[in-house]
Amino acid sequence: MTQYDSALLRLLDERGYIHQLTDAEALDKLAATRIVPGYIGFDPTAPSLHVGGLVQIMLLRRLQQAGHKPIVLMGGGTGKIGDPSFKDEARKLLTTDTIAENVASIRKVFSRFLTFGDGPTDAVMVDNADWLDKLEYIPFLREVGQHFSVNRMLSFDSVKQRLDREQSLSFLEFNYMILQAYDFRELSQRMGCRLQMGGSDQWGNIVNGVELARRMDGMEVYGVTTPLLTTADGSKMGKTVAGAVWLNEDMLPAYDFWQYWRNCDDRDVGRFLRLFTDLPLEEIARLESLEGAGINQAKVVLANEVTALCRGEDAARGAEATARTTFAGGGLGDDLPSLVVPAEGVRLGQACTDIGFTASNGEAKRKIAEGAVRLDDEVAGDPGLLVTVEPGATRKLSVGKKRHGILRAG
RNA sequence: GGACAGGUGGCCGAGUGGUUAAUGGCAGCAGACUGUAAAUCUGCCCGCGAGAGCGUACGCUGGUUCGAAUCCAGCCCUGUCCA
Repeated sequence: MTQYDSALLRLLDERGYIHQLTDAEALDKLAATRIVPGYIGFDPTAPSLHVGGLVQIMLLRRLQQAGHKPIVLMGGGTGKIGDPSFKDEARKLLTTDTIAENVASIRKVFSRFLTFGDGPTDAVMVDNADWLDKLEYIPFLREVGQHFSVNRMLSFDSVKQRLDREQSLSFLEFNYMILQAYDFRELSQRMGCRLQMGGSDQWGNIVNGVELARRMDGMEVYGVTTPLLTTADGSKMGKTVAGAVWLNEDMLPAYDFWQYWRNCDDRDVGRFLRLFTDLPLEEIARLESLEGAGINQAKVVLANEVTALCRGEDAARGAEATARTTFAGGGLGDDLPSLVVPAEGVRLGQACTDIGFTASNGEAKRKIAEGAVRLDDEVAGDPGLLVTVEPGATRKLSVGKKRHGILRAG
C-alpha cells in the first residue's frame, strides 16, 4: 500500500476504490493542500442507475467526505452518442425525449448520497448537453479535433477488442471519447474541476481528457479509476437475469434490493462493506472475519447499511423485518410481494405467474411438477388447483426456497 | 460500386431437404446437500391449454417441394479485401 499525504487518497486507497491513477504524487499533493473539485459522468441510458453505478456514486461521496467538491455530470449530451468502451456492439440510440426523462429520473438518487448546495464543498450537478448540444462542427474540429490522433485512439483497449472482433464501430461512437475528453476540459475551465473519476473501463476516456486539458490550456488535471467491479463468481455487478438491481425505489422494491445484498457471495462481503457502507474499517474487519454461517450476520449488516443509504432507514428496517419473519420464523413479512386473489379463486400456476415468480404458465407448471411450489409451506403438486383466500385472511405462496409471497383476498 | 464471408433460441455455437421445438456449452431456475453463500450431483429451460393438442420460431419477403433453418430469387444488416 502506498503512503499518501492527502485524506482523499488515503480514504480511497484503504477502502479499495483505486485501480489506476494518472499522476498519484501530484494529485496527492494537490488534494492535501486545497479543495479539489472532481467529477464523474453518468449517461442516462435507463431511468435509473443500478448497483453497477453505485461505486461511482460512493466515490463522489468519499470525495465529499474527504473535504472536496463533487460534481455530478449528467450525460444528457453524450447519452445521445453512447459510450462504445468495452461494449461488444452499439447500443440502440435513445431518443432525445427518453434521454431527458432518464436524466430527470436519475438525478433524484444523488441527494441521498451527497450534500448539494452553494458551499465550497457542496455537490453540484451539471448536464453536458448544456455545452455539447451547441457545438459547431467545423470550429470544434479545428479547436479540439486537431489534438486527437486517430492512430492513438485506435490503440486504446476500450475500442481495440471491438475492432479485433471485427464488429462495427460507427464514427458516431468513435467520437464519444473526444466528447468526454472535451467535457473534462470544459469542466476544468468552468468550475476549476481537476479530477475525473470513473470505472476502469473509463481509463482511455479519462486519459484523453487529461491530455486535452493540457494541450488546450496547459492545465494539469488528474484521473482515478476504480477496479472493475465483478461479483466473486465473475459476473458484472448489478445485473442479474431477473433484471438490473436498480437504485430507484420505483424500479425495484426495497425488499428485493435488500435481498440482493443479503444473498451476496461470502467472498464479496468485506469488499462490499468497504465500498458501499460508511462503517469503520475495524468493524468491517471484524465482520468479514466471521466464519461459516456466521458470515450471514455480516451480510445482514451489509444489506441494512446499503439499503439505508440508498432507500432510507425505514426501507432497510422493513426489509430486514420481513426477511427475519419469513426466513427465520417461517411466517409472512409485510414487504413480500403480494397478489390479490378474486373471490372465485385463481389457478395455482396462474398465481405463480401473476405474482411474478414464474415468467409463464408453462414455467409455473414445470416448477409445480418439480415440487418447488408450496402453498402455506405445503408442497402443492397440481397446477390446476383452484386457490382461494378467505376474506380478511392471507395465504403464503412460495417458489423455491427464496421467493415467498402473500396471497390476499380480493 | 465490386469480390468474398456471415446473420440460428438470453449469449456462444452445431445443423445444409423429412423421427428438428432444432446437438452441445454458458447463463438461469428448481431438487438434494447447506448457511437465503460457494462447490458438487440431478432435473428443467418458446408460448397457450387441465389434457389430447394447438400456435409460433432459425435476418426480411416471396418461390420450389408432399415437406425447408436447410434449395432458389430479391431485399436488409455485419465484417474483410478491392475501387
